[in-house]
Amino acid sequence: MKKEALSSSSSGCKTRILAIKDTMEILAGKWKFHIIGSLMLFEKLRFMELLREVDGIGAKMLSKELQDLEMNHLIRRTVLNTKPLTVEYELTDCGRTLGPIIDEIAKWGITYRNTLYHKSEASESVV
Amino acid sequence: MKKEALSSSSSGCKTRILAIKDTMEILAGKWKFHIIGSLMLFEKLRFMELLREVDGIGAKMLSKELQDLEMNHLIRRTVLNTKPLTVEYELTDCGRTLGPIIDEIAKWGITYRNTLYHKSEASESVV
DNA sequence: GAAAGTAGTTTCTTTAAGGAAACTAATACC
DNA sequence: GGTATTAGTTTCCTTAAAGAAACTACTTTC
Repeated sequence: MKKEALSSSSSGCKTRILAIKDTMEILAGKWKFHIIGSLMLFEKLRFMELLREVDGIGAKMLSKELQDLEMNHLIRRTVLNTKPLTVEYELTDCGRTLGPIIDEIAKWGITYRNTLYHKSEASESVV
Repeated sequence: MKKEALSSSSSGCKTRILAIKDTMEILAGKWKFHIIGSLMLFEKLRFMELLREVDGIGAKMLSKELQDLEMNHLIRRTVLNTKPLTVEYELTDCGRTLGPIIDEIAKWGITYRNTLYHKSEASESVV
């Protein structure tokens, strides 16, 4: 028998831990937040626009990340029959529900920076 | 180097993007959320307790992640002079400010799962 | 003295993530 | 025909993340 003594695994917070794992898997990687953030700001962006907007990303990565996000129903890909052929990406309703998460994360990041700053724990480097 | 045409980089949302990057760098990796979540639940945990609580983590990883979190002032490490020598880990005040983020992430994960469930896929949609 | 528990560290190996550059394919412009 | 733009894909390569197992060091219990 395992020791049940302390483990939270048996109780209802297993759901919570799973939910956190789910979310973070969906949003994993270096670029997802940036892509989603850009789409929140601009509503609709084409592939090349995203490539320019998401600073530093390469075509391969962008393509892969967009596919991931689309698979998870967070963004919608629309091919327009313009002549040079363009593709539009935008958030779905589901994707837009990420707003509060991203807001909290941005808020925390800003507060955290200020906290470090005012504390003058100069040794730290958050870049 | 930068193209200003569309880029949001020049405006105030650069701060926002940086803040998101900061936060995600601090919380990067497979285990940080789980460790912090456990410490939110149990207040104080020793190394061996965390090793058992955070399902699947190894000693090396745990040690590294705890060091990262301590460096960023999110947790506090206290050596107790008990005889077999124990070490206690707990969230700092700063660490505790992550509560809302984790709550949002957990909430979203749960809602997302339910959404997928109830939709039963008509795939593309008019939502 | 051997075993077991504390808190880790070290070494070695595998796997995943990410990036640069070249390439396809369609269309348009000159 | 040559060049450019759109939206990617493919190939090759490097680095970072993660894990398993063994090991250190100290103390207590048997």
